[in-house]
Amino acid sequence: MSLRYALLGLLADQPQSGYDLTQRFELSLKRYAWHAGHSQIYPELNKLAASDLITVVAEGARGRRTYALTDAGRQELREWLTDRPSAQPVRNEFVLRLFLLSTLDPPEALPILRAMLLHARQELTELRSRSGNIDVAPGEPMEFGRLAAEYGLRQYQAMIDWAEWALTKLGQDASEHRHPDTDEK
Amino acid sequence: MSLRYALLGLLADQPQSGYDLTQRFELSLKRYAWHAGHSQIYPELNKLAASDLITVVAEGARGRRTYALTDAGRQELREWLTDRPSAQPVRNEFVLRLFLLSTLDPPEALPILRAMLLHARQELTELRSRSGNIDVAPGEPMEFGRLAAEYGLRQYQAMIDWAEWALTKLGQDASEHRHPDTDEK
DNA sequence: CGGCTCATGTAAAGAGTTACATGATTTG
DNA sequence: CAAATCATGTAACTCTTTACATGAGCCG
Repeated sequence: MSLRYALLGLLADQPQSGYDLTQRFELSLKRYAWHAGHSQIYPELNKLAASDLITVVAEGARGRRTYALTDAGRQELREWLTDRPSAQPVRNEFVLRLFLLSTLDPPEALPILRAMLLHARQELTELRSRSGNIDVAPGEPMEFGRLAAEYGLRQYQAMIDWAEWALTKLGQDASEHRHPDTDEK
Repeated sequence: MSLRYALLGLLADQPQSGYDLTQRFELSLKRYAWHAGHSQIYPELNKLAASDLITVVAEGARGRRTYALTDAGRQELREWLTDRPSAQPVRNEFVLRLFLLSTLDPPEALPILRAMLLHARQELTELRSRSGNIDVAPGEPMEFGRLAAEYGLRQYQAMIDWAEWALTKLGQDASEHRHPDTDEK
């Protein structure tokens, strides 16, 4: 059910085509919030249009259709955002792997942890460069888009801090006797 | 595909029945890593047993079957943990709602943010009380289970910090002229 | 005009949810 | 002995992924 609202929400920002929406999932949303491929998006857009929650506002080259939210669609989205409990189950394969790392011996687990740390650093750098643009001039009303971006940054930062902490902890255990941990900065 | 490895991983910790496994998802895993209900778990256990990745090590009252990892199962799990890229798409309805909050006006969004903050504080408290037990005596080898718990704590803490920051920011915007924000501690 | 990107679609298979179903054991 | 919990299962439906499919416009 979430895809439906993800699409309404993205269209609330600005009118877009299925192709545009597919890219927004691919380039940012899928890293921290939700993911869907085009084969799921196009049929869902057609359903939403059939229910008059969105409507075609422009047609372009190559059959491109630009959709916009209708009032009914905006209302539907509003209700979903307000009428919902906070706790929903999470599905995050990365965290699952983290959790299951405990089943390996430290010598096997350490390189995996290091790879995770490197990856998190890259993601953070990329997120930062993308959200740097969205900066808010002092005095201007706070934009929510900025809030979500900040959330993403903080999550990745927490992950990095954790991974560094974990490597130190494990490094102590695993190499009480070995050369100091090779630190890939 | 992840469920399969989640089950192998949980069984690597200790032999358990489908019923036990269902509870471990329900009580902890689903909040931050993965979720599955019994109707998904039982058939998957039967498949894993058919492939000799797990095996029944005890039968108890009411048809209870306790499964344990086989060597092949442990190998399969090891491969999954080591041979995998770090970036997998995330599906988190909570974060999606966060992201879409930007489509509401601040007066509508503020109460939702406050509810999210309260919820995160509750979750953190509960996580803390559960993981407090798993404390490591100084000098003892670091346990990975402790690492995963620490990760959960840090993620929730980051969320709380963010929500407090966001409320302050929005409070400033929304009530440049109103009484100071009611702070629910 | 050849290769790339844009742009949309469908079909089949796999994963996940919800509802239905059943019965044994324990506990008060 | 009644109610709660333990324990497992299946069926129908929905959601998601992967693969197949097609063609228009743009750029060099």
